[in-house]
Amino acid sequence: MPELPDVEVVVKRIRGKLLNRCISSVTIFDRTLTSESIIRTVKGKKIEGISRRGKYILFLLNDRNTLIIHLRMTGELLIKKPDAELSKHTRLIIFLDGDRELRFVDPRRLGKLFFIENMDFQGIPGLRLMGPEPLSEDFTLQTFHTRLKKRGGRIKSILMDQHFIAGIGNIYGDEILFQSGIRPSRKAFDLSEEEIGRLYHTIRSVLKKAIEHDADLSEMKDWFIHGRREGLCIKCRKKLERVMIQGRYSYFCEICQS
DNA sequence: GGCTTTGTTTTATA
DNA sequence: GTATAAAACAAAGC
Repeated sequence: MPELPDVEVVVKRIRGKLLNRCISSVTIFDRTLTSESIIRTVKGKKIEGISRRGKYILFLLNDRNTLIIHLRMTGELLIKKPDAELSKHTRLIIFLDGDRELRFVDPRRLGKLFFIENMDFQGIPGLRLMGPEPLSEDFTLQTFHTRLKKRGGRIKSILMDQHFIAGIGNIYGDEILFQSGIRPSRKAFDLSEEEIGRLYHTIRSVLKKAIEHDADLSEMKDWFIHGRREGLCIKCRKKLERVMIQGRYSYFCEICQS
């Protein structure tokens, strides 16, 4: 579930609590996550920066090495006191100085942990070819337009393509297309100038607004995504349509999206 | 056992 | 190498 806004909110929430803290030790509950040698390397290092790239969370350490976490579907990062109750789905605990610990909880165990040396982000396939950050300044209407015109696939597919644009998944993809009035199955090269402009601005406004609301669905009741499962369109009350794109379901309104 | 959920990777095809 | 779609993968709930 965590897409760009959700991950951004996680990063903002934990940043102040982790910055400039030292890792005193690490306990692994899930051996598939990482290795003993990485744990040894990380031990004693200071967390000097926490940032986000797409849906990846990056912990920059003081030796220029970086720990990277991807939450995938059910991953969560929690900061707890050592005596706090331990969830049975806890996969990893990073103990910090100052009586706090960072817990990686992930019921379905789909989350990933990476470790890279000397800022070598090229080593991770998902990061190497990742597209522009939609909320950054170098994501301009001009470049968006040019790159979109080269693509022949369905627009929903392209929005979810991390190589084209970073951080959008199924839920925000649907929301962006709904608020843009564009159907998910539309071919990219068929979009008009006006539609591309609308789409560009909606990508930014939807993601920005979601972050402002802490990506909390209960805070966004006026949004389409909230009741979209086989539900009714919030604008025209017609039953929503469902179509399979890229192996997952897209929901849209026949009336409000063309 | 199949269907569903997710993001990413892999494979096949053009 | 690029673009695309489909399938596979991870794990778990129903």
